[in-house]
Amino acid sequence: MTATPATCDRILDAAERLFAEEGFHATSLRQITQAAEANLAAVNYHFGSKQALILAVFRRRLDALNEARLARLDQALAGSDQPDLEEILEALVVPALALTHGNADDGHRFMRILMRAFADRDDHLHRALSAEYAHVMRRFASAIVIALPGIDELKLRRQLDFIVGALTHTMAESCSKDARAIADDLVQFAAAGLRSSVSVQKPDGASRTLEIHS
Amino acid sequence: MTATPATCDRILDAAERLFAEEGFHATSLRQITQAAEANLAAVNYHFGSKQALILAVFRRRLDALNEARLARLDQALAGSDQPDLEEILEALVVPALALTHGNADDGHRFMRILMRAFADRDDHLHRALSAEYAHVMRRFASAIVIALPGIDELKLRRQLDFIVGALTHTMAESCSKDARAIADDLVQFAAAGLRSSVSVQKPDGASRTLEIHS
DNA sequence: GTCTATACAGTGATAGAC
DNA sequence: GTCTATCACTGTATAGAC
Repeated sequence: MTATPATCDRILDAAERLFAEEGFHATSLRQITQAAEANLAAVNYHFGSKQALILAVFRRRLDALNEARLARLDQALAGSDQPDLEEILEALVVPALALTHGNADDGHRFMRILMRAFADRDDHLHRALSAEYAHVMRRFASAIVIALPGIDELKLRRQLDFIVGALTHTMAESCSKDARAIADDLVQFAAAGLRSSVSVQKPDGASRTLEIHS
Repeated sequence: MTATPATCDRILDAAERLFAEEGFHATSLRQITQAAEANLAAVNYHFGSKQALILAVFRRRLDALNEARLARLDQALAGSDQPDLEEILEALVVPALALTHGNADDGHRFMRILMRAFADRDDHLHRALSAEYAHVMRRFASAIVIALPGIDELKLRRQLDFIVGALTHTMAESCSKDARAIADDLVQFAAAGLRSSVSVQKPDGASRTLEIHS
């Protein structure tokens, strides 16, 4: 018999869907409990607070993600004393992107959650700001094309996103006060990443440097 | 005569300070207007809404940041047909990190704002989650040390932050559905960045490969 | 234990007087 | 421009029904 899920799970499901559609801050507990056909007080009974409910929604997905990551990491480390760097990085990256950019039903919904949670830093502030300063990024993209002629422009756009993400994350999380050293590291890291895509993917064999990873 | 600033500016200053200390969501308009010695309705009169006030606080700082970036970019592009990639990236990165990790009075306060705004994705959710899954990142750090023996561990920690930032940002912002291509690009980008720090900075000359960027 | 009804203090926003 | 008064709504807490 497939009875309706328990109240606790109905709340989690409704919360996940509404958070993804509207954002955390914009979704009220009354909306959630109404969609879950539960009483308002049930969420505080089962989870303790709205914040704890948000955490529970995340935990349900992140547990699975990190299990998948570690399983793939074990596979990359198994059998060899000298594991492959690319395989290690794939274990970190692929399960995450499959979750957010994949087509599976649950995954797709969770992608929108994560998108809201991490992009929607206070409602639509981030979207408004990045649109407002998009011209700055366009200027940098043009400059990099000059510095690295022949770079694939779609790939460059992605890589600029990588760099901006690394920079933003570092600005937000890093506790170190040593801005100079961090900046040096990030510049070196980003430059190597950008150069690697030029040397690896140029189809006309002018100066292929595939032996770069000897 | 240095009269007290206009109401509009007093609100901006108070909001910036309180947002930085408490976060957006946790700071009420009543706190702000009280600290600014203004009336509650003044914020809606001058800015229209709480969201618009947040945006105004950001714009005041980001305008200066992006001006500094573009000025430095122009400098990097001037005088040569073939600008230096590192100088371009420094123009993007250094002014931002100077603002958030520097010691200037205003900058330090703004650093805390940005930190709250971008890290404090819904109160302390992000802190709780990253603590909960910190062991996963530790496992990956260990794996990378095996794959890249001799890598500096402080630098590796920073670079892992770069990768996580790039990944998070991409999960949140990227609209492309092509998870496989994005993952490939990120893996290649990150691997090149990591390898560059090993080959460039090893002090014992065993296998210096500085000619890697020939 | 699970769930409900209800009450409460505090929020952002707004209309209208001064 | 500024202020007071008020509104609908929020998350949370509690007392009690099943």
